[in-house]
Amino acid sequence: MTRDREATSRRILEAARDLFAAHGYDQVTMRMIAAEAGANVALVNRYFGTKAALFAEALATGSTIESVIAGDPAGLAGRLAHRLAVRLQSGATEPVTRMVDRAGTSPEIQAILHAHVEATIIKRIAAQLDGPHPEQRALLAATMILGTGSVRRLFGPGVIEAVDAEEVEARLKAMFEICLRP
Amino acid sequence: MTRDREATSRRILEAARDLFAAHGYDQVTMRMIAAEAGANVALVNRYFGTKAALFAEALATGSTIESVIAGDPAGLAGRLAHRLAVRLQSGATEPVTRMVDRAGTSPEIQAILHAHVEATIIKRIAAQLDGPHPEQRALLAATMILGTGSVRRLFGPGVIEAVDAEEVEARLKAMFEICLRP
DNA sequence: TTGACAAGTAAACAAGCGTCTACTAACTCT
DNA sequence: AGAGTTAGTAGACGCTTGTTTACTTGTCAA
Repeated sequence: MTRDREATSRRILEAARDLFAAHGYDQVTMRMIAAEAGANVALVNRYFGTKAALFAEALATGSTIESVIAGDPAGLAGRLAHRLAVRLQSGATEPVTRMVDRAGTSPEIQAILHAHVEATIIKRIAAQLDGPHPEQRALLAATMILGTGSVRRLFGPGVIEAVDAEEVEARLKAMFEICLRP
Repeated sequence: MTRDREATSRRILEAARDLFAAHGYDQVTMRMIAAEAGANVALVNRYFGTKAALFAEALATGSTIESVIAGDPAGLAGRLAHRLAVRLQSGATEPVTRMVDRAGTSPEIQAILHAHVEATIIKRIAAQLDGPHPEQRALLAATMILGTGSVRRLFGPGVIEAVDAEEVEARLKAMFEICLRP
């Protein structure tokens, strides 16, 4: 066994991210994470402190939703709509996004999640908007983003597979335009 | 102590509903429920079987969202928008609705939740709609309803208190009209 | 009044959890 | 080559969980 702290801690972080995304915070144990990473349980605590801290670090891994938000403000509604339509259809979704949906209900986790959503979604969308109360409108957009996650979690991927995906995307786009416009 | 099975089991059910709504499925223990109901822990299992079964029964207690959906289909978007706007402002929310938001991530609970949302939200909204794919449009409405729950859970009640609540309600109404119309 | 049934109780069960401590073994530097 | 640092390990600790078992107590019919 080669000894490489950096590689090991990275494997732990990735294992944590994937498992939290797949099964939710409460369902994942430290021992599961260690096993998935091929590491010892004690190392998880040694490198990341507590389970909640590990969750927070995994959340900070970075999400591609940020790149969807960035870009031409005029096309923001369309990009978000496309992203959500894909999420409702496709089985493969980005880990960090799923972590948010399946996060637990403990106060500590809620606080971590709150900060993450505020920083990566609300603030960044609000920064793209003109007119009064940009954060209020960004909050409505977040409602749709988080709602899509809930629906996907409950109904499973491919829930709109059988029906017209393009129509859904068009509706989502119109809804985003309403909630984002000044 | 008067011995009354019916009253005791009702107290347990109400305690479970309120605690699940307040803290989420995973954070609530059987002992907490028993204490809140002023009953013995063993009775909770005796009367309701398992924790998950108790959760399911508490969920079936009935929600006022059903009465919001029922009524004149023409005013459905407005009624839903009003309901959600109130939910984003007010501290007091109906227990069953909060149970849905704060439910756990275990497969068993997900299945219970899936059935509940499908029966009380999707089906009932779809029944009000004309045109093709009513369930697809009901699913988009459910996205907003569930999304509001997530936002409220993360950001706390009163998140839009400081800003213009009427404007938010108007936006929500327009968004619902788009996702519900044929 | 007594006996039987049901409501309620106390205590333990077995399992699982996150976390920590004491130890081993590999790598590095002089 | 040997000492010191550090990655990695094994195992236990203490606690909490949902659930069950064995027991006690109140209630009501005969």
